[in-house]
Amino acid sequence: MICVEVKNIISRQNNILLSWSLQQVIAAMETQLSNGPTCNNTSNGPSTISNNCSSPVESGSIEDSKTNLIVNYLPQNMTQEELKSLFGSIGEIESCKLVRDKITGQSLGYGFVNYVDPKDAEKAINTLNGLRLQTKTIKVSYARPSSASIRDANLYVSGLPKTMTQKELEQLFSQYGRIITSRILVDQVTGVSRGVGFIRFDRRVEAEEAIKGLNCQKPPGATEPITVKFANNPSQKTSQALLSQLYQSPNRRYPGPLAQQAQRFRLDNLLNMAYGVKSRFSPMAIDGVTSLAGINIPGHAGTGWCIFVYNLAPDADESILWQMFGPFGAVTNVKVIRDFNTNKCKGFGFVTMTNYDEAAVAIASLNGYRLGDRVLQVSFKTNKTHKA
DNA sequence: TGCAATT
Repeated sequence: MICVEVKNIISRQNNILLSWSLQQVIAAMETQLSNGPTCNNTSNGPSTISNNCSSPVESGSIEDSKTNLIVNYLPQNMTQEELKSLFGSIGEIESCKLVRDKITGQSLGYGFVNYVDPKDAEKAINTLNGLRLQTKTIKVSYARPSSASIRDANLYVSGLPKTMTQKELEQLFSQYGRIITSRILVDQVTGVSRGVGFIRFDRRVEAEEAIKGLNCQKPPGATEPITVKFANNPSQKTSQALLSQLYQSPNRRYPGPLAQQAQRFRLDNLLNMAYGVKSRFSPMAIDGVTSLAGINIPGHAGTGWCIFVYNLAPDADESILWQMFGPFGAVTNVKVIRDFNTNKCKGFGFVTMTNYDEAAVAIASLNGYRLGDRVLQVSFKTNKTHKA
């Protein structure tokens, strides 16, 4: 009964939350339609980890691999199984590998997905490139064949004029070779350039030539010379840095935008009112309160929090669930329930999220969301065993 | 108003 109260309270909050949820989803769609990824670590992230903005291996558009994809800018805590689950929603996967640090086992934030069918690889690029997952916008592109000549071709550039754009940076470096990716880091709060950027060339020799030609040189119109050197390779971090990274609790959540934090507190208060406990978003805090023994915790399945999504269209697929819920936090599984014979969606599906607070925000934000011509109903999964 | 399980 208390569960129902929570549900109702959250539903009432929905009017307030809706505009924000629309922003989230629209943002997801926009990034999907536009260019590549952005460096989107939040300012709260540990600085050692925020370095991996520049670290992922990039890929070119060479057409020699039609099935093998490289996926960059994955959330730090995403596992290989989650990667496989996400990309498996497109088609049959031949192999899937999340690249991890050899010593610490920490994800390096990128991986490879090899499909059986080239058509699925193409579809994955079209539907998953630019997908927002937590604080990241993933990049999906064809993987270049692995070879020594494309390794260590990433340059770190500092001392750039604050007014220099990414396009101008590329213009400056393009005379030395084919640029795979470029980026200028910006202040997380003001959006102003930090005067630091990265250029990844197709081949190492091109990067070497760029260093010779541009290090300690003044770009046209600049008053100060720039520094151009090879970027740090994440797998070559000192053991000290690796250890300190391990001590930053690996499962730490990175708080999202301010709006999201505001929602967290609001929801936390709702939970306090309903349960009479201070949860601090922790499922354990709820489970651990003996006075609440016997109360069903909605949606809690041990491995995460199961969310029921109702009123999906017959042609709904897993990718839409990833797109909708991914921006709210760690999603470990999505499932569209289909009729065995027709293979059409039966109108509902499930999403499993690791953390209670993120699941609660996702529910509060997406319940009542209009998808196409349908209004979704989103809640924690209950234990219903038969139709009413 | 609808809560899976050919994993």
